[in-house]
Amino acid sequence: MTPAVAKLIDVAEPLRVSVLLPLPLSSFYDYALPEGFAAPAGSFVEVPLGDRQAIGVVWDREPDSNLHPARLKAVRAVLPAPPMPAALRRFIEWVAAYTLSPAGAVLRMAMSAPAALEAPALRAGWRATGQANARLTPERAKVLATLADGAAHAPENLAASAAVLRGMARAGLIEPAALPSIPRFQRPDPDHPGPTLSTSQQTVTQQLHETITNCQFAVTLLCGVTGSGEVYLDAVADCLRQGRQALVLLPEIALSSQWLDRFAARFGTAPALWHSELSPATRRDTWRAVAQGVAPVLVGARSALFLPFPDLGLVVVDEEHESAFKQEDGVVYHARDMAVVRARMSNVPCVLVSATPSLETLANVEAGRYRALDLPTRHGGASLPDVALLDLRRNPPERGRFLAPPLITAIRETLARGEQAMLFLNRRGYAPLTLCRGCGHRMQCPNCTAWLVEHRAQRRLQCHHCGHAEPTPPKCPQCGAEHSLVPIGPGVERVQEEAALLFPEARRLVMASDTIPGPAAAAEAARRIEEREVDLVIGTQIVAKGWHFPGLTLVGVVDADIGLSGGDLRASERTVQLLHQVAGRAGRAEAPGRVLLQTWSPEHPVMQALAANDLDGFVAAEKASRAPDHWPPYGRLAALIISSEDAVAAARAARDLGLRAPDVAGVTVLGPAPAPMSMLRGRHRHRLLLKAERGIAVQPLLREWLARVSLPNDVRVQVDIDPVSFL
DNA sequence: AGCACGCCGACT
DNA sequence: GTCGGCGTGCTC
Repeated sequence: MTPAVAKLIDVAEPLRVSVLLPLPLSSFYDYALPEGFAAPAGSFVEVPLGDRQAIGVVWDREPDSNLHPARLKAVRAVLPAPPMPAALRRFIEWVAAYTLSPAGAVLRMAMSAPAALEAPALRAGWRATGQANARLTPERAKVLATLADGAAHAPENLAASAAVLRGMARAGLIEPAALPSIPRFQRPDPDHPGPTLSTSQQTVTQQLHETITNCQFAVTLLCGVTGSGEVYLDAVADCLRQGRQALVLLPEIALSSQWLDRFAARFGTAPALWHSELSPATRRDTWRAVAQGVAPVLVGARSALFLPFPDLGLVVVDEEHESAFKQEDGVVYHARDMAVVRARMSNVPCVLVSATPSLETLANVEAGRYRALDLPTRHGGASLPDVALLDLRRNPPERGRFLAPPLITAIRETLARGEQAMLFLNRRGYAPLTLCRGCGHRMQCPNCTAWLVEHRAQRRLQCHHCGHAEPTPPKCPQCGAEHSLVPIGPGVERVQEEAALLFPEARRLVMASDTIPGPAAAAEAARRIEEREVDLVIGTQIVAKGWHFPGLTLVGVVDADIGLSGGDLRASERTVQLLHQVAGRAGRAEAPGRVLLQTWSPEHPVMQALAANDLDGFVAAEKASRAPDHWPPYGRLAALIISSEDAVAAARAARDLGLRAPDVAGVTVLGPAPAPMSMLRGRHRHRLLLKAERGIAVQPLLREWLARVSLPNDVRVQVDIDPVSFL
């Protein structure tokens, strides 16, 4: 082919664009861009896909020139939405590569409000044309008088019937005009008079201020007792003064009513919210507001990382140690780590906040990658609560009861003083296990390796992993004996029952995810506690969140040892973080707080660290135990979860993968082994764990490994980089 | 992810 | 003889 001919073909060939579709496809599809279409990188486009239409994003990459032009379909439309910012496109690529997910699967998380891409519905109004050569009735004159300002007015403000207005339009007196949309998101005022900061808060605020105004990528760990909120809200204010957008991630936005109150007190208005329970209309409006840069502050759950901020200026992750930031299904990622990447892609500062930072974050501080700012004193001048261990071996509860005598006494005294108390047990329902006294049969989930949990209020047994529920059987399904099924162990419902017997006069409130179904219920529960309509709170981990209950002076932890069993890498770390956070609920105002931890092993390092309030010592010990064998954060982990409805197929696939595991210096592969939860949602599961020394990139190893093994398609392999859960 | 096309059981 | 089960494979 001569250059001249090639040139001719070149000219004849339509312009191609590479489009990423929000499907679990790792490749990009090319489309012809019809003449007259402008579709810069990031544009949302409607394209034909098979026999249907799909919406995708124009990507800034070279189209594949070897695709035959005849197979090329044409872009149907460029949607009237702001193009996806380059920083978000780079972030999507990065997350896909890091998590070994198809780029399209990651894009899908960034396109969770498809309605926002359509042209906004115009609010219809009327405007004067300026012509007056038609008959003027008094009605018409009144309308024209209102429209004399030349602006568009809504029909309901024109004091005339629809028929009159239509007639005027026909006569050429008025014409339809779009009304400006009602702004839904008010601008938080950075200079709104907020609470006064303590001296130490001011010092830290000043240090943070320098980082924010420098406005470059840098990660700061804000480390202090709960209440460091005021300090980072000041960083948000700095970001607002620069006219840029701030993103704040919270682990559980549904439980953050008090956080939102604090935000409103500081800035005079509420922030934009983002979580999975937004109504479709709010979701659409919020997405649009973010994309147009008119939502200056967005507070959201982990999925907010994928919103199209055009001018991001700051990323904050509150309670950065929380495992709720880990997304376990679909694209498996840790929102705290991805938040850091998001900030890096936009070259803006990132602030991680926690009273009990993760070892990962502390290791990054130690390595000099993150800067740490400490808030040494407790907010509001209150002293730290006094944490005491209650040895259950010396002070056993009565048979069939779960509160030890010293705890009962402490609650009684607290209530007698007119103060509030809280009982914490990280277990929903009435009893975690139902057992037949006759034959020993245990009620188990048919789909999962898990006991069914009795929920007595609903007279049901429930699986907390797959949603299976069945009525509590009247007799043992195994041996048929009647009245032989007995509840084993406590859940919050059972503790509430015991509390009702012990403290019948106390007004009690159970807080668990099944009694607090949403933000409204959480706010109402918080209000009732704050306003002293409740004396005794009994709750699961949702009570551990950053609540501020000034009248609460005693916290009793019913079973501090939960979570320490199982031999999980982070069992100790998680327990310390959770119990420290629960302890922080006690004595937040003037009255000193007291915390009693019921434990069967008071000598355990976790209990000792909590009792002595020696978190630094605990962290040092954890580090010493993890570092030598390169466990995270002193090495990298990746888990492969092999699952199938067919038990044999799953086991065989796991074995095949194990046989072809990478053999590389500094890399160990553990397993395959049946997963601790060997059946989940009806799928049989096996695990492999790849452990690599720091500095080894695990993704290429995993890609090669998975490519070496072909698996039957009823077997699924899920890759979990930096796993948090070992189930 | 959809949505087709494919080949084997109980019905108007 | 059809309607329809969901396995497998493709979408520029």
